[in-house]
Amino acid sequence: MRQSKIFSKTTKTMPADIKLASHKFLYKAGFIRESAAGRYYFLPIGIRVREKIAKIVEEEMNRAGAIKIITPVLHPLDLWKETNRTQSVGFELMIVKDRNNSEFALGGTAEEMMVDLVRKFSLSYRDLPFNIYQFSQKFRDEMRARGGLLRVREFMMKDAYSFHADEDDFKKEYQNMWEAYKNIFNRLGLATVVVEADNGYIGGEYCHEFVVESDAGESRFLISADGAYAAHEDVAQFEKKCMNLEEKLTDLKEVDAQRGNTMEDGVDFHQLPLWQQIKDVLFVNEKGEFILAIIRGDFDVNKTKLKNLTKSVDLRHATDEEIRGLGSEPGFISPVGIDKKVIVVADDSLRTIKNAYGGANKKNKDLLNINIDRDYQPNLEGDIAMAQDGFLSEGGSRLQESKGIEVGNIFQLGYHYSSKMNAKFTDADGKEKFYYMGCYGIGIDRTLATIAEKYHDDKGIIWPESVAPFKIHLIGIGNQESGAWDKAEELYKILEQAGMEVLFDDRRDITAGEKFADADLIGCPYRLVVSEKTLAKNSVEVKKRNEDKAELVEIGEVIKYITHST
RNA sequence: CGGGGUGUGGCCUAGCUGGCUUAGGGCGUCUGGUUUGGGACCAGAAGAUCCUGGGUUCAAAUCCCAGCACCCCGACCA
Repeated sequence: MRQSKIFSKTTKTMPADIKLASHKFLYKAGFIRESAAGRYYFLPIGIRVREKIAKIVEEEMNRAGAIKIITPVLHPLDLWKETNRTQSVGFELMIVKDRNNSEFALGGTAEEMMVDLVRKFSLSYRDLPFNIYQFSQKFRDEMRARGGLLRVREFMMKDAYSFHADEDDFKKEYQNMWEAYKNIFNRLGLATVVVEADNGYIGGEYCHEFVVESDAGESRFLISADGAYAAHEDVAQFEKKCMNLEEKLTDLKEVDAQRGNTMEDGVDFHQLPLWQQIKDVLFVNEKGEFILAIIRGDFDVNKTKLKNLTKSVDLRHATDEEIRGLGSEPGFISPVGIDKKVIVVADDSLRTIKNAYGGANKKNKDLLNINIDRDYQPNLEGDIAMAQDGFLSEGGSRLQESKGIEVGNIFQLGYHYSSKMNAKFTDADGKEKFYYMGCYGIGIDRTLATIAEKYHDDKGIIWPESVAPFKIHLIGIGNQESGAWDKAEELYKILEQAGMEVLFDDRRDITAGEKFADADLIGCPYRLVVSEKTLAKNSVEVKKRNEDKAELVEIGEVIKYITHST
């Protein structure tokens, strides 16, 4: 392709609010332009990269046995009502009406559509399993778009949905997709960490995220030093050591406590360890019920775990007024003697301590020697603790906190959708059963940005060859008399005929420096320069984008040289 | 949605204690010329509802109100 004919151009300046390297270079090099917040145009070189990524994903999905289809962008809203997701999805559904006033959701994920499609057929166990997938533009009215292509409101996603007769069969596919994803990201040049994560609004019981470590990412996860365990902070588990279980239970005692409202104030006042204090956090769920989360003082409450344990859709912190309304006091909340309508949820860490201390539901009064079962009885008990950097994993290895970009994930859905949508197949025993399902997504645009985030220097992007917009950036410099133009034209034709993807900078009124700067910015793997200098030796300068050295290669040998060095 | 901030040619911005603005500069664009190994130079030109609407005033880019858009921080995700 001729650079003089390409629509879009590089720029030296950029909007002041661009922060991330990927965003900056994708903008400056002319891969993308923003339309409205979180909605992007893909320009000629941008769409080339996106299509290459999509092609790799498609090849690997096909190789894994999945089958490509396409669903409409507009999803009948009734389907979303069947699964009760018109309210509960994490992103705002965008709804449009047609001329008959029928409502449709702009597709943000396609579980309902796929299940609806499948239930239109009378399938039996003989037809199972299968995995159907699509590439489509997804619409999510995110509360806040950010980071260029990292978090947008409209994006290309590959989403796959598998249907099985039972859980065992599903597990094979889950593993199969896991492997396929590993292959995909390897081919894209991305090293991924597979972390356990929360299913969120998608539903189901477990899932794994494929995360590329990066400071630009929004996913916080913990990984054990031995690499055996990796989990998103929402679900990460860790070892809660027993602290003082050998102690004898002593009598509950109320004491005056002229202290501030923080945990540290409690430690300072009583001169007791932080871990022996009980941390009390009062939440309100979507039904207006009060949920008191209690946990060992040296741990924090994990809202996601709490949500899952209490089966809440939404949790918010209670206000000071609400706390007082329950007859308690901010900073002095206690499970002991709390209003009966409060659901008390205890972290299992409270089983690792005895004779704990904490508030007494009265201002400046504390309780000493609080013991579970004896002094208070939680309504629910389980793991609601947030793992932190430095904690030990269950295997005894130290956990490290890390940040990354979630480029894909795989979900167990189980019967979540099939049961709600009454989607059944006929099993070998002649009985109708619900499909057991899984789903698997990859954000193509986010993956593109992630590659740019990982592969760049201070001059521009350094695309891995598998996704580069062009393999070769051919540059002609010099004046007409030098003969460089003619030679560059000639070489361009030769390379194209050899089937190479070439971006030919044929612009004649641009200085050499600008062409080099553009080549670095766009980031094709090979840069070829034809100039008076190289012509004197009947050769071409070849430089790899990821190396500093340039070599002179005889013109006749160029194709061989590039093919061999790949 | 809560908190904070910003809106001036395509981009970066000056002006913002009201009048000196016919809104200034740099980048980019166009024309002519000189240049061609790291965003070159000279000369000229075009390009602006100063976010929108209302108000205050003799006078508003500038002050006030409302709306909209965008950005940053939080809750959400591919």
